[in-house]
Amino acid sequence: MPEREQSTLVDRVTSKIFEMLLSGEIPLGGPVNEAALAELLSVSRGPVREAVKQLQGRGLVVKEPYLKARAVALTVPDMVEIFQLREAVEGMSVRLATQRMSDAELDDLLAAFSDAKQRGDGVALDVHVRIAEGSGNARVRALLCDELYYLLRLYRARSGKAPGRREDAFAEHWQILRAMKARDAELAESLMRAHIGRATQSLQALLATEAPSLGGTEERKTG
Amino acid sequence: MPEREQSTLVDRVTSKIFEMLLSGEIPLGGPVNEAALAELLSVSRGPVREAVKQLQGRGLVVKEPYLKARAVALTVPDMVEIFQLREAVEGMSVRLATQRMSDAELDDLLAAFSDAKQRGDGVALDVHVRIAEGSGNARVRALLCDELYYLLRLYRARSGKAPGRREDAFAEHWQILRAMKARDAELAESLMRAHIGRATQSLQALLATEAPSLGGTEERKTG
DNA sequence: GCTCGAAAAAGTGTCAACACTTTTGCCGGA
DNA sequence: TCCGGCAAAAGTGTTGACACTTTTTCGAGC
Repeated sequence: MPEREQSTLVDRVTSKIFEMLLSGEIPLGGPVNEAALAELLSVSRGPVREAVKQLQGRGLVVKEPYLKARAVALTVPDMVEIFQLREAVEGMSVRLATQRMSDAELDDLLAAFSDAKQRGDGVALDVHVRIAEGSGNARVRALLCDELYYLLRLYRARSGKAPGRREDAFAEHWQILRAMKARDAELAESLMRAHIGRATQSLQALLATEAPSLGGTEERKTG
Repeated sequence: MPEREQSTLVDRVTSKIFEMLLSGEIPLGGPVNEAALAELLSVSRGPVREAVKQLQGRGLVVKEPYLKARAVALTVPDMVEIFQLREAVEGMSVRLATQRMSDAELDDLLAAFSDAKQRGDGVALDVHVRIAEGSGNARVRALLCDELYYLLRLYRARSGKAPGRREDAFAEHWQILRAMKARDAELAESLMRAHIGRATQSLQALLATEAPSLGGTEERKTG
């Protein structure tokens, strides 16, 4: 055990399993075996059990009593549900942030966004994170940052990025930030909901054209 | 433990601890001692540990590594945060339900509401639950029913009910249901948000008049 | 050859003991 | 009397073994 960044074993195990989900080492929809993970990570089954339970709480793992736990399938319909929820919550997030962030905080956010834009950096999620933090509502922030964004990252890591609306997203973010700067909470909320609503629609379009299930979800024997 | 055997011990322990929170046996903001609970419930510490972790996931318990776990404080500002989140999510919930529930389901809901209204029954939450179920969005339903409503029940059980707006709430629910029946999703969402927004405002009014902390949150030795 | 059922295997659920961390309380020194 | 540090106590974190449930496998009967 070289480093002790996170204080407790469970946290490290949780992070490790999440990385395994991101990387595909555990396939989407595939089984999550406590004993195997315990041996792989050289820990007992207890911490693994708690880590899995925690991931279950975050919606990354589903399980029923005595049945094998499985990684979330993350089908396109799942993502549509997540985006509908995001639309509502992020709308409220930006509304509150518009009312509660100080001018200094807003300027800082604007500046960071401009920099990132010029570097061509992929900061989409970071803008959303900072708005959530600026909302002053810990539950909204936790829901977005600690739950939904994990699922988003997982989906993006697995499905070859979102539909490539990279430049559109920049423009939309810029509009939202301007509305915040103008202290127009209604407008900021509308813009945010439209922003996410568009992503939802492209997901639903995908759903119409593509096969219903997303790659790599087969059950796979390890032996 | 008179009734039901839920399949696994952890579930029973979780329910039991939740009841203890509702009843006040564990005071709000008070310590949640694994060993003591284990002995009280005649189980080992393992299941208690997992149950606490689950409640932590639901936001009913907060804990940091190696520090005593504590029941959520549920101050008025906490409830304001929860209501702001509810405003957003229930708005989306009723919007989706208006689009997706069948005529038969809507009629059934209307009828059940009329009956309950005549019985003078306190069915406020039930209406919200059925709308969430009708939204067809499992994540929205889970967030509202499995997380936020638990906190609401806990708050109501502890703070001498919500401000007595019983009749107002009936009228507002009726309006919402009518909008749903008319398939006016925009209107239904607006009404729902206003409905919850009013509750938020009375909470904030409470916050202005009352002492900042809510009764019974003292640390208390059990000996 | 196919089906049904029992035994074995795999995997999850539970337990009691041990290790580590934090807190509490006591004692000596200034 | 007050402060700092050491030691005991309390409480959480971790472990390996055992119990229960589900799934798979294999063989008998049809």
